[in-house]
Formats: sequence, structure tokens, C-alpha cells
Amino acid sequence: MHDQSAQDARLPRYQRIRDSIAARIAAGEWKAGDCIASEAELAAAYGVAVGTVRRAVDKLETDGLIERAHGKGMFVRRADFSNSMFRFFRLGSADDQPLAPSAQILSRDLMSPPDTVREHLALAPHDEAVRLIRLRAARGRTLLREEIWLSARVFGPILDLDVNDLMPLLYPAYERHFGRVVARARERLSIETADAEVAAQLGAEPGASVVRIERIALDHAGQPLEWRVSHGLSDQFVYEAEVS
Amino acid sequence: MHDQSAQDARLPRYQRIRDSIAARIAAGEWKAGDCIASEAELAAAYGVAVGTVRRAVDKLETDGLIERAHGKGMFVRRADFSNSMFRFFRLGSADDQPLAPSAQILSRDLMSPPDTVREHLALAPHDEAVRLIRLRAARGRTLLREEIWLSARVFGPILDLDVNDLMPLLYPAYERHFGRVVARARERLSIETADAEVAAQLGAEPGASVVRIERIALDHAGQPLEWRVSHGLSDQFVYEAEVS
DNA sequence: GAGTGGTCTAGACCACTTG
DNA sequence: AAGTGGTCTAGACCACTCC
Repeated sequence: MHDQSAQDARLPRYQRIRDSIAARIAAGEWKAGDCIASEAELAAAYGVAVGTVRRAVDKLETDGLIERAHGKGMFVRRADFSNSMFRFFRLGSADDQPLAPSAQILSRDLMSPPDTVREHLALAPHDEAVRLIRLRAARGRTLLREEIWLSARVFGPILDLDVNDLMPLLYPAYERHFGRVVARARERLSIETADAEVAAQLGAEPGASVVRIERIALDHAGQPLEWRVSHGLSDQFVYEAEVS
Repeated sequence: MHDQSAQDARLPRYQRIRDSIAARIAAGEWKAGDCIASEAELAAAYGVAVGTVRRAVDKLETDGLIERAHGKGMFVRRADFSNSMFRFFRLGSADDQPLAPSAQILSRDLMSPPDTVREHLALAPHDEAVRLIRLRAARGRTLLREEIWLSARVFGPILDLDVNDLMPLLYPAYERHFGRVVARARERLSIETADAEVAAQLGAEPGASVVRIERIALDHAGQPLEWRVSHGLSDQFVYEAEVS
């Protein structure tokens, strides 16, 4: 259990309890669909008032990790919130097939990152980085080609993990193996023409119009965890955002 | 003040208080940037415990209507839509010229809106709507072609206003002339090929790749004010968003 | 009826900002 | 020092689900 924030006395207790419960879910203590401990049990276990536990589970609920059912209990959410595929593409709208987008990791490399990556991940001058190349597909069609960068100092051991430990989703794997929780992200979209490599991997013509999505993923403290550049076919692409 | 939910005894009190405060902001009692009443004052005024007021303002904060500053107070958020152009395009990156994007209103019409517009604006079956077509340009290049729909019941007089009263920006004009404040919006992006009209107005070839931006603009109470479909040239397009 | 989450109270103490 | 929001407590009572 790599549950740093749960130990950090600077954070409020409801936050530490929230992170602890999130880590216990991530560690598999409660699996998707399971009913977790009741509010009263959690309060007793953590030695706090019920109201404090309620604040923690309030946050877990808005974060999408659990669902609460009045009179029944609190349940680990089945649909994983960190699956960005569904945020990016209109798929399975007509027939309500629960399509399972696949992920295929093409490569994992330890390398010296380009300056832009170094900057986004706040790496020191000679720090190395891990680069993953991954394809995401659904309905037998490759929709996303992702280039993912991580600090080797933190995520180095990811190179030696069994590929299945990184499936199907990466963010839960970060939490499982490294205790790092992606709390939020900033994204930047633009339109490009595909270069030869991206075009080949997406099954498109070089020069085809593709969407470029840059994403910096941050933990609850605002520290950068992951830098990602994804390219997607534009014809099925859709992106939704709340602006204020 | 049509503050139905604040009277509906079926809703919890924190919800009714939240709606009441939202309505008071929408009515102009507190304007953008203003410090609203303190938690203690609100609790006394509504005759509830401070904790109940806190739940109400928690919701207002996550809804983005107010910001809270520890030790100072709670402030009405200033939704800054003043330059949506800059949210959409990378311009003037090299030389830091504060370029002035221009706006040109091509047409203003009273018409029966298509069903999709009727739905987004929550119009009654025979309500009419106002449609504006507007071009946005910068650096001598047309970058956005906007199709803007408003309820004629609310915004009908916009047809008779001097065009200069709608310049340079529409949202401030809505507030000036109709007292309607855009508080937030939902946007939906996708990629299309330009049809003949859009291509001509953007100075592109028909079939060129363009960005389609749908936006529903809402007031503080969540009522739809404006529905807008914009098309932009994709080569200079960039879109930034915070995800959580 | 027992157990669950949902609402609400009335305080305590702390941390931050301003005068 | 006074006023603000932030955390936390220890209860009360209600509404819902399941046995």
C-alpha cells in the first residue's frame, strides 16, 4: 500500500480518508460492484466522526469512484472513470452495446525525453523518462495512438511489470503499483495532418486530418504525473467540455 | 423573481437555499466580483444552521457561481467569455501584438427554428427564434463562422437594435439590453468537412476540414439563453480544457 | 425492526485576511 | 482583534431497503 497522502498530516482528515479508501479500492480490497464498509463502520475504523467520513465519501462519489444507494450502501463503481475513450469518441450510440475498447501497448522504453516533455513533467536536467506507445481500438478500428511519458525516477519499475498489470487502463495501474492518483488533467486540442508513423498506426493516409490531444495529468497536489500526446481519427471524434 | 425551487418543500433546505442565492445573483442583487453575505449572515437570514448554508454554498462553488476566499469572503465569479476567440485560436504567438479580432454580423432573422435548436433552447412548439450569422476575423483572415440562436420571446428586440449595440461582443450586449447574464456554457467539438456556404464564408475549399463547435450558454439558474454552432478553420485551431 | 444513507443542528477550534 | 471561511464533532431525526 503506497498511500502517501493518507499519512500527510498537512492534509485535512477527510482528504486523507478519501485517499485511503481510494487506495483500498485500487488495491482490490473492494472490487467493482462491491458494497464497501458503511459510514458508521468507516468512522469507527478511522476513529473520526461520521460527518468526516461523509465528506470523504462525498468526494469519492463526485470523483466517480463510488455510488451511494440510500438504504443499501456504497458501491464501487463499475464503469471506470479514467477511461478517456468514451470522452473522445461517439461510439455505440445507436445500439447500446457495451463495447470494450481494447488497448495495445506497442513499446516501453527508457530514454532521455525531449525538452518539451522534460518541461511538462518538471524533470531535472539529466532525469530520464519512460515512454509508452499505445493504440486504442474499438469496433475493430484503431481510434487513438497515444505517446505517454512518465518520470523514470517515479515510474521506472513500470518497464518490468507484466503487460497485463497495465491493462486495461493505465491510471488505475499507476494507483495500484505506485500509489499515484491522477486527480485532474489539462487538455489541449488541435488539428494536424498525420505524419507517416501516426497515419500507419491509425490506418489512415499520410496527410489525413487527425486530432491532436495533449494532456498533462496531475495528482491532487498539482504535481505532474504523466504527459501524453494522443492522435485520433477525426471523423468519429467528439469532445465535450464545461466552460465557465 | 421566479424562484420556484426555493419554495418547493420537497427539496432539502440546502438545495432551496442554493437556488435562492443563485436567483439573487441572477437578479443582480450581487454582481460579478461582489462579496456576497457571509455564511453567518446567510444562516441568520434563512433561519438555518451555518452547516446548512455551507452545503448550499459548497454546491454554488462547484457549480462555478461563486469563489470562496479563506478569511475574506465569498465572491460572485466573473465568467470571462469576453474573448472566446482567444480560447479557440493560437494567434499572435510570435509577436505579442494584442490583435483585435473583428466581428461582422451578416444577418439577423426572425424565424421558426429547427427542432434541434427548439430543443436546446427549451422553446414551446410554436415559439419563434432569432438567428444571427456572424463572422469573426483576425489578421485579415476569417477564422470563425457563427450561427447564433436566441428565443424571440426573450431576445426579440435584438432585431431592432443598432448593430453597433451588439459590438464588439454579444454576451455583454445580452446583459446590457436584456439583463441576461451568461454564467457558464457547455461545448461540444467535432471535426467536419465544410459545406459550400461555410467554406465560402471562411475562404476555404468546400470539403476542407473544419472544426464544429456547438455551445449552449446558460444563465446562473441553468436556463438556456443561447445556442450557437460555430465553424472554424482547423489549421490555427487550438482548444484548452480542464478535466476532472 | 435493523441497518443503511440523507438532512440538519449547534456548537468547538483552527487558519487566514484585514485593520 | 475582529471577521471570515475550513475542519470536525456528536448527536437528532428522517427516508429508504431488506428481512
